[in-house]
Amino acid sequence: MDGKFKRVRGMEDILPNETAVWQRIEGTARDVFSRYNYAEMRTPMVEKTEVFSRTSGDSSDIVTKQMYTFEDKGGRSITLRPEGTAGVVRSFVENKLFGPEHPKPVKLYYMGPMFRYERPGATHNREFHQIGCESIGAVSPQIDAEVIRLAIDIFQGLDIHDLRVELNTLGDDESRSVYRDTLVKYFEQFKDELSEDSQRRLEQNPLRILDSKDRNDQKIVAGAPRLEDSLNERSKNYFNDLKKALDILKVDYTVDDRLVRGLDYYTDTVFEIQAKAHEFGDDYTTICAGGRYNNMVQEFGGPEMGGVGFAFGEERLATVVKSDIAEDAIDYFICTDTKGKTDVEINAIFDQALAKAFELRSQGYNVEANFQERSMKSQKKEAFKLNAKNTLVIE
RNA sequence: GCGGUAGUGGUGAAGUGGUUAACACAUCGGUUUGUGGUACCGACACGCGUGGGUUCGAUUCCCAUCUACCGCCCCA
Repeated sequence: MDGKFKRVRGMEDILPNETAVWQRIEGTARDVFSRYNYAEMRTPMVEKTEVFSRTSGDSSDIVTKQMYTFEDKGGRSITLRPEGTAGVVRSFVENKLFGPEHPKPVKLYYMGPMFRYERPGATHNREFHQIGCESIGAVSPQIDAEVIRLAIDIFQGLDIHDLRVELNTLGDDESRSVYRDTLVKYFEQFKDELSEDSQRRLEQNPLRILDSKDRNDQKIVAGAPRLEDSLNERSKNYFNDLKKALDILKVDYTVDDRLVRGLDYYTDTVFEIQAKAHEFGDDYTTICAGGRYNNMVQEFGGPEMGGVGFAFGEERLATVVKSDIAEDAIDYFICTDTKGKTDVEINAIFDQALAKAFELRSQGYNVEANFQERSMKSQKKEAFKLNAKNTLVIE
């Protein structure tokens, strides 16, 4: 193939032999969402750039280097959505779903392509697919717990059982602000020892230093003050109530007080769900992440309303999930024996096959017919390969 | 964005500065088989990612570019 027609870098074709797995993932998710009374929302794949830069935080990696941003013909800066939450919340506000006629929380789910301009690799593509949900308009630990349980239900529905929930709280605005100051004070003592990235984070988002993968940073992080100690009463109570709610839902979790997530919009609850699988090197790998965001609705110009949600990537899941659709056995394979026939005769035979296939299909059968001049041998071979229950020969 | 490795047919791959680019699988055709997975025979890259350059001549050398994979980074 001429190279100039090859697919765009970081974009992938999902081929027919792969889609069964995708359909299973999406179907299972829809089932579980509807059991929790979530409704699907579809928002554009493209938003004004500010929709993402405002909410994700100007210092987040998504905004600083991963946004897939263009200028359209009108000179507007638009961005292919890097994640689902911002668009959903934008739509929630724009369409006034915060209005009193909508029971709170408004529970929405979405699935579809997301884009991040990164170097593609086995585990990253510029276009990838996420499924996620948002519960917007109410704040309570029970809701957070339910959202986490919902995610687990989806994964278990996909026969992924070796799961681990990592949980943390970032506290409310007050707690975070206190912690931020404490953290800055602490890290400033080691400013020169910190990695370049972390020195930058110190200015912009000190919380993320806790996430640093740099070895030396981690040593410094080990001695850092704990977020827990900066939490005010309200935040502590919220977190404790969340843990109790998770117990009720039989969700096992471990608290990881270094879990801060890459997006700036989270408040209170943050979590990751990890799964262990052979395909992941028999190690726990994060397959789902989410948390609570109590300021975003307001940032989009809506009322003061909190939300909570999660998202998971379909690609990563698809490496673990098996298709549960049995090999599609077809009911009839119609062979056409054209050997030694004239063109006119062959055309008549094909017409007969066409009519027969039509007839059988209208009776509800799944049928394949051959309209090419091929040997009977290769046609029967194909019928066998397709697992045809019946084979007809028209001659 | 940085570093490393690689790019030959539908697939897996061998290979060379110079007549017909090995082999295997798949596919197609044929013979065989009580006409369906067996065996055998045959066909199948006008081309060696793309664009330049060196050369009498390049798939093989050089440069650029694109793409893939690994590591960093980040995450889904």
